[in-house]
Amino acid sequence: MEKNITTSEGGGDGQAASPQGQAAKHQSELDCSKCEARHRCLGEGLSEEQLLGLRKITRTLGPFQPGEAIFRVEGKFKSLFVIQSGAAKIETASFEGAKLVDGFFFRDDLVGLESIGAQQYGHDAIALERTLVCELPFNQLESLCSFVPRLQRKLLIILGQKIRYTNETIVHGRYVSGEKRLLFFLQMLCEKKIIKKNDNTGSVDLPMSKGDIASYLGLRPESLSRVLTKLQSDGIIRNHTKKIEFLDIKAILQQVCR
Amino acid sequence: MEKNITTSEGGGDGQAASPQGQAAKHQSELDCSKCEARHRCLGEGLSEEQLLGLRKITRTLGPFQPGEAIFRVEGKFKSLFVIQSGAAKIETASFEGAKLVDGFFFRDDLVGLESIGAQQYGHDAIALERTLVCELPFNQLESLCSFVPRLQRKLLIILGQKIRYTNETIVHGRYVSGEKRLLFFLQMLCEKKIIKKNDNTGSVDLPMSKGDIASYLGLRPESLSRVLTKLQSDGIIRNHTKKIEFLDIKAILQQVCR
DNA sequence: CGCTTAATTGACGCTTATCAACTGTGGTGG
DNA sequence: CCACCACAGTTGATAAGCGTCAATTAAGCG
Repeated sequence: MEKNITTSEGGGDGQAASPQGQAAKHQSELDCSKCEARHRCLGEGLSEEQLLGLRKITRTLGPFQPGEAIFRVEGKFKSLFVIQSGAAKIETASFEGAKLVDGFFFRDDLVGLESIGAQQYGHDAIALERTLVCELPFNQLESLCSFVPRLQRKLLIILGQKIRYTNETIVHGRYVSGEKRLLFFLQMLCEKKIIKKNDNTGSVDLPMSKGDIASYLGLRPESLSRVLTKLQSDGIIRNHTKKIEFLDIKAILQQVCR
Repeated sequence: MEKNITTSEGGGDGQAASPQGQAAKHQSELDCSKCEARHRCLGEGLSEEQLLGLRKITRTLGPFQPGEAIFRVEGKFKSLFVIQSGAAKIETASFEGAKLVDGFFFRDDLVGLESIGAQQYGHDAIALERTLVCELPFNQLESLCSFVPRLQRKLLIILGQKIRYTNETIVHGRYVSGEKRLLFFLQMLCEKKIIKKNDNTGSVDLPMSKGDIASYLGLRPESLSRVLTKLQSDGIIRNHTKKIEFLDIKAILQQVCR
């Protein structure tokens, strides 16, 4: 009604594109029809025809290299981004100027929801590894939502889930020890990232630094390090630079739930 | 498309209504056309005709007395509620069984956003004073959003704002002292509640208990009490049971911003 | 007017931050 | 290929902030 939702040429963005001009380089590699995320991302439950409408407004961007920005805090808010492959974080400067990590995003996750209704993005979105994203221009997505009730519902559900997740982890996390916050985080990582598990053991490759994890959990790097050391001496995990081994997954799940 | 948005008889809720059966008692008192919140709540920017559509799906509930539940954590998620007058809080039981206050709501605020996409409400919503609310059945609201793009946009914006507000207060609040968290909270109260201010002084009547404030700020009641005592001895506030006087509003604003 | 609960105050201890030193790691250039 | 550097990560010592426990005072309610 307010907007047409025809083309995907997008008209002059110039901020979300990779600095090296690599935007859409892998277009064919990951269009919606082949994307294995199409049943989990916004397109879940849509008919083929409706998926086509969604595909028309999207385009693939990337690959973004580790440390490269998908968008920056100064940029005008225009689009949401689905992580097709790879991982990203969002971070802001605190009052004192230190960088605070406000979220991690993995395959199928939507980045940019935090800025809906704002003029500008409120965070830097930084790729943590080689990352491909699917850009969803927000105005066009809104228009499409008006025509496709399932899509509107899905977007609202995702927003509600995000609010709940923050509440359960960060808000309620204020009342639990750093150790349990970490265990909760590791549990989440296990669900998100494919973890090679043999029997009761496994491991996760960490795309982010320990410092990022500490910031996200509301801890100092030193404190997180101490927690990791303790869990290792307890025989629950084995701590590496870019990887954490789980020696007793059941123990982790038990610790978290009480 | 999926639902009709005609009547407002709502078909058997039986959970949100006041126990005393006082639902809609003040219907005439606060229908949308007279409601002074109609330009600030979801109806902002809507034409008279569109407002009529919104009014058709809503009804006023209450008054809820202090301590009375607008909805409870077991209840099936069906509706959002706009606070027409009064105030409310949402709270959950933590792991240990203690009640945690996750939010306060004042005039024009939407309660229930936290449960969008869930089967059941995730909180108890409790009135803090004599409170009237406007019920928005969510399915009907969704349908209406499909027909009224401005309404869809408004709902999305409100969700985005809620995410940002939580991030700025709770998430970033983990890195600041209890004293500053309180000052930030008082500043917010000043903006929400009408504060009688003479020159550089003023006061807020607190609809919630000190214990509720402490919980919301992530503090123990004892710790909050100490902060209040300190601020009083610093000459910034005067602390009463149900009221806080501001002796130096500028000092509060200054303290918060660094 | 007595009861129940909220709020305050004090003493003490624990979790985590802070400061500092050291170690490991990855990247760069000779 | 190795030496060097920059920085992430770890470890230790210390302290600040807040939680916990206990006792007291104040406030709301029948």
